[in-house]
Amino acid sequence: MNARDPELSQRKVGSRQQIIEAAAVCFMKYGVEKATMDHMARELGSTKGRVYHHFGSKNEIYFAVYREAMQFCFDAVLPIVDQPMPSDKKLLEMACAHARVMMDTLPFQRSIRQGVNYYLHANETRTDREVLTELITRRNDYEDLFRKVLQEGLADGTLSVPDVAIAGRAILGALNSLVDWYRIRPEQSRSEQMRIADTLATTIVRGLLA
Amino acid sequence: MNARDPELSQRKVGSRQQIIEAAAVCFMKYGVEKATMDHMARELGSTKGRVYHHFGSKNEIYFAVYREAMQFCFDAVLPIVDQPMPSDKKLLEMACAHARVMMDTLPFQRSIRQGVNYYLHANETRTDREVLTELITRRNDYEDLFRKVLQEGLADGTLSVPDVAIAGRAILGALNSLVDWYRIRPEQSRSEQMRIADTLATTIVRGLLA
DNA sequence: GCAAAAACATTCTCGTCAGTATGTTTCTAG
DNA sequence: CTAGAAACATACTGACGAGAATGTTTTTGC
Repeated sequence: MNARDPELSQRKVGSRQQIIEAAAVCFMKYGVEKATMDHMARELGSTKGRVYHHFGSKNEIYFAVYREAMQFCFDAVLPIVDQPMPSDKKLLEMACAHARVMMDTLPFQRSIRQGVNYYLHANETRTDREVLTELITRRNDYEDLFRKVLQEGLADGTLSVPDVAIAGRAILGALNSLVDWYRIRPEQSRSEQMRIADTLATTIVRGLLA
Repeated sequence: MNARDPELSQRKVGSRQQIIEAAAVCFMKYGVEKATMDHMARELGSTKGRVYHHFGSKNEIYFAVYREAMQFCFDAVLPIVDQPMPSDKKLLEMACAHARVMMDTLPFQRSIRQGVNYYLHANETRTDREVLTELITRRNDYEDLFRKVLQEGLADGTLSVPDVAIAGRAILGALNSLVDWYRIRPEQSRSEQMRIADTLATTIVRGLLA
């Protein structure tokens, strides 16, 4: 029966997924470079053989983590983009959503934040370079979502910035900084966590002036 | 004659300084981890022996780069802090100054931005940990300058934020992001460069609303 | 102009880690 | 029940880089 086929691939996909998550945790714990294949195996309660069965190289794992990190972002923000809403309101919603994703998927986001610089220089194989530029393109597409809303805001008069590109960098820079300074605290309730995300987003959009 | 004494130390200090600058460039070019001692030597047109004559380890060099990066920031921003000025105006000035430093000392700032994560985990020797925490403290003191002005602004009514700590993170996150996306373009005039810094600072302080 | 010390160059060692090769177990199809 | 393939484990290798050891030149105090 080929009804078991999906179960097989389910097992396979599940194992892959486990590896990706363990890798993200290790990238966060030890830093992208210092994280070794054995670290990941240990995190899995397993061995390197398992990892190399599913992935050809450390780079390949990193790319998978990157891809998923971006997916988290798109999944959270895209639904908001499509809603009819004044641009200022929409931007704020998007910023909140983005901030929340940063917190919820911290290991992934931390990984890609560290790794980009690393992988930009001296990446050996051609395919690695290609995959990387594809991922960077994807990230750029994501950032364009914010720039587009800024542009809309200029048009409908709800937003006002001297330079859309720079404003986009500013808002994403501030939101992404969460990844650097936010620490998960077990005693912190989820609502408290969300309050931090929302406060950050609001502060950026609103500005600091009285 | 001890009139030559300063010249002697001048030579020594000069050589050290050269090494630090070369290291910063290498950290930026190759990434903090991938940058090797031989890279630095090559950048200097010299050899590893020279580097190890002045520094005990790669860590020690990184710490020197870090220290200097912070010094650049303090030198630019401290003079503004002492000036009598409404807080909103002062904050804007500080933000501009900070942004400009980011651009002017890019290799240094890029180095410390990458390295912090790296050096946080698994730093072997006791002294390394101590130096690192000292540097982090110093960075915190620097960030406090911004938080203090925010606090002042709340008091004198020129600024308005829901949470000073978060607002501080936001503003510095946005400004520091410059290090990630700003690329030095030879054809770009200095005034054009400064315009970018000032636009970024203004956008953050002003906010995005119309 | 001469010790001796500082500044730099060259060579080697030793640990670490990505990747491989090869073994062992666990599924699954017929 | 069994062949064979997929999923993992274990042991090994090869490369690379930090730091030490050792050699050579330059500087400086007397």
